[in-house]
Amino acid sequence: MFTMIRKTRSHRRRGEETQIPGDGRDARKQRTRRALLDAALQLLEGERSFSSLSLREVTKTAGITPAAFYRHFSGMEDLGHALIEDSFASLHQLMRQAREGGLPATHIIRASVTTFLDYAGAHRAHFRFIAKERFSGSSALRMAIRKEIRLWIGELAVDLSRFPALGRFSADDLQVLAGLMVHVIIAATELLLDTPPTDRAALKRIYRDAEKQMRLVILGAAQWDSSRSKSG
Amino acid sequence: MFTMIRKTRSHRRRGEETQIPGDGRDARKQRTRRALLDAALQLLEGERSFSSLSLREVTKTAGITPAAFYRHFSGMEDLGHALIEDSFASLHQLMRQAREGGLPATHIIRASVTTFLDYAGAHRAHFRFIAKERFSGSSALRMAIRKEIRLWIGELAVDLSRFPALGRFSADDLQVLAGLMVHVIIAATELLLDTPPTDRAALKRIYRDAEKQMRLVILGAAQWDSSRSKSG
DNA sequence: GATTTAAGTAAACGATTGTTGACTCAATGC
DNA sequence: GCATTGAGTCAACAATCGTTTACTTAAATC
Repeated sequence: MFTMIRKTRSHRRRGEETQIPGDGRDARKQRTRRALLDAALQLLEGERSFSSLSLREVTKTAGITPAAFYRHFSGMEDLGHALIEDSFASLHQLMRQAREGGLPATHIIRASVTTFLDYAGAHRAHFRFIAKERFSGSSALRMAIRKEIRLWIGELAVDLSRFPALGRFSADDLQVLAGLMVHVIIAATELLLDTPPTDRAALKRIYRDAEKQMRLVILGAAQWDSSRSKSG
Repeated sequence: MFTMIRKTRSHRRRGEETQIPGDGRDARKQRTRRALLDAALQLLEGERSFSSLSLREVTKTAGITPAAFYRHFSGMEDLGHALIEDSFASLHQLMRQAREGGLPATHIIRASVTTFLDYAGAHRAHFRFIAKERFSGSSALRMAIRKEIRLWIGELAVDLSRFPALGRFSADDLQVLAGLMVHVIIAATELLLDTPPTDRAALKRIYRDAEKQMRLVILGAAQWDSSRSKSG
């Protein structure tokens, strides 16, 4: 008898929570899926690493029961992959914007660096997840992340190939150059994520140093001669 | 009665293990301390990250009881700091060797890159730990690691200042240049650690690309003019 | 309006976790 | 030789863990 009462009560609770206009069964499903992703990102905002998160605490901060987790993901590893997709969708969106909007012919370097770092700062949770799992995650996660970065480098190399000043670069060396530039940005981003957004001076220096490094790399590229570098 | 027998047995075991010549009470203590550090490093060789290691499994692979852990460290965080010291001692040793031995005047770039990557490859466990915890560890661990890297950059900047070709660099810009060079090495190292040592072709490419990037950076540095860069 | 579907709950399971207190017993100090 | 010290074991503790099973109940289907 007691149990019947308790059950009735606990299930009535559901009715309260879900008076949101855009309902429907799979709209609801997608909403709690997002809640799970957001819960993981939220927990990662702190000191924790993904591999130290427990399924139970993710479901708890998402507001559902542990068992319900399996309606959305097969396990934490599966959630990790979904988070990678989610996070890199952020980056892809930025790249598309940059490609469509076009960058100013003058101050390209500063504009590129600033645009990216601004964006990363505005999507801390996603980029922090990537930074954390790039080396410490499971090998499947690491590979997925590295694949995305390689893709990014490849696209940048194509963009760079259109600059007449880089005509002397072999395809191979273009990739190396793009890799260097991407790593400068990544290093700056990782530094940025570990700096409190309120510390304006520190942020300024990160921007400034990244821009200098990028400028230095480009200065070197202008002097480069692929025919002199034994490749392959 | 049963318990008495079991206890006697289990304690006799100790006598077997420890017939090592260099005995003495604190020699023994230091030996199991090392066993704990090595156990953690061994567990980190795999997919695991430090924050996901449990105290119990570290003690288990070290061959001692969980309770005995507290004779050496106050907790896992404490062990983490000890691991950082341990790991950077590796790096310091390399730097000292390089400073004493001196690098060849010709092929400095290649020699530097090769020397470092060889060393990192030979001390995988330590460098892998640093790479993993650089961003995903506790903030105390991250700060400790970053401090060491800053120190490294500072020393490199001093070394660089002795090159006449870099006379036009302001102290500030020297730091930025050194930072860029260190990050090139770190990026290559991290790539190296994720590559099976048996894949000779992949290793070769990592070495080659890192050397190219370093050469490109130096080419840029040769053209640099600090008076043109507005430094805050 | 009755039936089916599926996202969610509730409860239990065996493991494993960090930490503590009482103990043993070999090495040390006197 | 005797007393002290301290690195280690052992056992127990309450929490938490991932996963499974049986269930409810609102939404979708017919």
